[in-house]
Amino acid sequence: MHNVLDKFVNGEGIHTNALYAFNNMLEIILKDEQPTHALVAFDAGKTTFRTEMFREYKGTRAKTPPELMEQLPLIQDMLNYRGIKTYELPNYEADDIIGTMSHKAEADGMDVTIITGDRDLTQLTTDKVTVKVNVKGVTETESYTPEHVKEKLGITPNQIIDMKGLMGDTSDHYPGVEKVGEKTAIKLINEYGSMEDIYDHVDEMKKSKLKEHLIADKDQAYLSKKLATINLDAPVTLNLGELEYRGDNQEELMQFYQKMNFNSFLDKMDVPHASTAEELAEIKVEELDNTAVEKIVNSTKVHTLVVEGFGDNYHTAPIVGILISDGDQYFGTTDFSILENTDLKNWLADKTKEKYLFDNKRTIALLHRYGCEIAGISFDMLLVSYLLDTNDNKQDIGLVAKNYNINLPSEEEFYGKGVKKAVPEDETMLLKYLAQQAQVIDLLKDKMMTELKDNDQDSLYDEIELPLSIVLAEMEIKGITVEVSKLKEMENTFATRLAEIEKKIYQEAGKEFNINSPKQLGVILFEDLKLPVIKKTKTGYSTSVDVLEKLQDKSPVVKMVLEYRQISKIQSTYVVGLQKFVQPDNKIHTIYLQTLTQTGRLSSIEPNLQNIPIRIDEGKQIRKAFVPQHDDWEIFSADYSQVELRVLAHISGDEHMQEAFKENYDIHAHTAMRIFGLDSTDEVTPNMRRQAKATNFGIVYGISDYGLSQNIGITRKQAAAFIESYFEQYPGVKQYMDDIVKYARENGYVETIMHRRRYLPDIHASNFNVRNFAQRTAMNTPIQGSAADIIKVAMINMQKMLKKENLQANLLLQVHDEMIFEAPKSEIETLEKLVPSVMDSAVKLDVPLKVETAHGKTWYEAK
DNA sequence: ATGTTCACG
DNA sequence: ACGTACGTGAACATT
Repeated sequence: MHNVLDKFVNGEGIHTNALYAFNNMLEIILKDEQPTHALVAFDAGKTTFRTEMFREYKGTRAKTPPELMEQLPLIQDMLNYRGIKTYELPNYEADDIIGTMSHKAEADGMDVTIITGDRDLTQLTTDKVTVKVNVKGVTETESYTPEHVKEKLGITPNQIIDMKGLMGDTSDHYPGVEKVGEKTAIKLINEYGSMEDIYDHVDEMKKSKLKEHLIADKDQAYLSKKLATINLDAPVTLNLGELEYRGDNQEELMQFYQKMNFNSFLDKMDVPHASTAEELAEIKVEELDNTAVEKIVNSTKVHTLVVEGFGDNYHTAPIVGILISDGDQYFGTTDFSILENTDLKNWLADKTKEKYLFDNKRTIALLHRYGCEIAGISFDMLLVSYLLDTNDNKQDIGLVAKNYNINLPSEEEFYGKGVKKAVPEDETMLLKYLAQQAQVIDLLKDKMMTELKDNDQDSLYDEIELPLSIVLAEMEIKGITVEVSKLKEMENTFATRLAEIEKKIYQEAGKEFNINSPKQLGVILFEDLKLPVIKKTKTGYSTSVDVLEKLQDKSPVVKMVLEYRQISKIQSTYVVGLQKFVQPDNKIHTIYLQTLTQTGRLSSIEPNLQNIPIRIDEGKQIRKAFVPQHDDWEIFSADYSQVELRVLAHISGDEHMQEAFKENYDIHAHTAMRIFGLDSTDEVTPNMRRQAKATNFGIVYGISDYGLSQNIGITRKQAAAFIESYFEQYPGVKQYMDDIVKYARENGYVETIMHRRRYLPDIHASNFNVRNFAQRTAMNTPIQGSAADIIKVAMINMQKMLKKENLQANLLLQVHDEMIFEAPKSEIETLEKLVPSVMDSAVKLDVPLKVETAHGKTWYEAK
């Protein structure tokens, strides 16, 4: 299901890129316009009444490429399934059909919007007819109303044909009057009116070259005007009623999308149609009581387990139901006293009793709160669906099921949303839903596991993600201790400081306003104080740091605002924000999202413990509130030094970069030496090193000269020179960048060292920006993703090692390239050796991995 | 609900 | 010529 989208060739080898792009555009149009009637007109062929009039008409047009030709009938089919009328008329162009029908519609009192890539159609603009011309991409259009035409050209829409007649058209290949272009044509029209008016008065003009050309080319001009004129009365046999738009023909459209492998469009379709989506068989749910437990624990069959929590944070949310199925029978209950049954407890914790489920980590955490452990999980449908396609990162079994064309309600569909969200009163309804979940897990297990194997991702799943889900559950459950009193103390200090700055800002600005509102701040800075506008956002002036930093010498307010912003961020997000998450056990239990990021990294929510301040000291103080759970313990942290560059050195095979790491050089100084053409790192100045470091980062992100220039404040030319020099010095890196983009184009995805996959359909986009973005992603994802693979392996090995060595130390946090532990002081010495050895042996690369450690009484001191 | 800003790797 | 760094989450203002 996931493996064909790659090349924009469907299973039968038909190109589908134009079809895909067309449908994308159509989606946007339908959404924006909400039409009651719709029509898409096509050219019928090359010969029309215009070619009869003028043989050369459109004579120089390049031939339509064959891939596009083969897609035209598909586009017509698709439009048909989407409930949109298509039409072509021999001897006429699509323009004439559009003109004729829009004329008819207008006469009928309708408002008409014409969407086209061709500016010629703007002549059709009237008070009721708007012509939208695509300017770039698919989303941006220029809307032509009579006012806009006037503003842009200085003439009325129906004078456009006079203009075109006079100036001719090079792309349609018809001549006008010699030496007359847009400017002259408009001037003449404004002076005389129509072409006929011009020629009525041509004799009165004073002698000039222009007059001579007008007279000489009169016939041509009239012919060109005729060619340019869109026929409003073509023999179109359509009536308006036939154009009525009633929406998609769901069933046919779905089959069509399936045939074309348009999975993303399939995903977007409302609800799979009943007759094509697989309906789940009716299930009888029996009570999960002691008798049922006896049956389960004595069975040798694999069981599917559904433990349903209600609410998004499973560390606090209540369990609402439990269901266990062997595929034939479904046992469910909402009475949790069953979890006190020792046989059930033992069975759950027995790793020899194989189980399937959806979301292992959540299940472990939920059951933990009821004193149960679980083991023996072989299939976690959530993890597998994410590995198969990182875009399927919905944490919801109903949504995953829909990808596989199974009609299982999503959480939102079942429980409702917003204020209406509630557990159904009817217990059997709930249990039936849980049984359906079990059924779906059972139904899809083989299929999904086969896909995983086909993608060569089985060991990524068996050896990394599945064991990691257990490690993460343990980390979340353990939680990190926070001294709320410390946060309270900071809260007071910062509050005073904020009040002071606030007062000073109001004084300086001469009035009170909300400093946190970019809108109000913009007015103060750029209107009241008249500071120069450096950057604009969609909604107004940008007031972001880089803008304010450029303005800070111009007014004392700017500096104060910068300070205010910094402190208020720390105050609201961290000092105040974190306190809300401290549980009665004095700990914060974050939730790691294991199936969200496109690269394979983790993310952390409620709260996010992966972005606790460190770069500026006021913020870094927050870390003083993070402490070990016991007095004579310490926080111990270990981080990989430059993993991403080491990964790049490994996957690119670049000799110079590999050498730098093998010899344990200062990599940024080494890069500086190379790109600045120095003989030794001794000649590298701190500024050179800084620039080289930024260049190294840029390389990892999929470099662009502009991005680099912005980052280190140099010109784009200089940045381009850096990059060129970089690629000369590290040719292997250059080769990797070229190869990986090519790989993405050919396969539709890129991979990490452990075969984690990211699909990049945009690599084929016609839009420059979209395509470039996909290319940078292709370069970055294997690097960032492989680094994520590595630390995941290290975490699993680390947890094993702690148990094996009988250490009390706990792994608490992961922040992308570092692990944070708490441990008795007595174990620190052991950890200083053990942790780096486990981390640097997590995978074998062509370059060594380097690990740095630190420890102290708080997280602040462990750095 | 969306946009802006800013915290981290 | 195009208009940019890669990956996240949360607070706040505004719609």
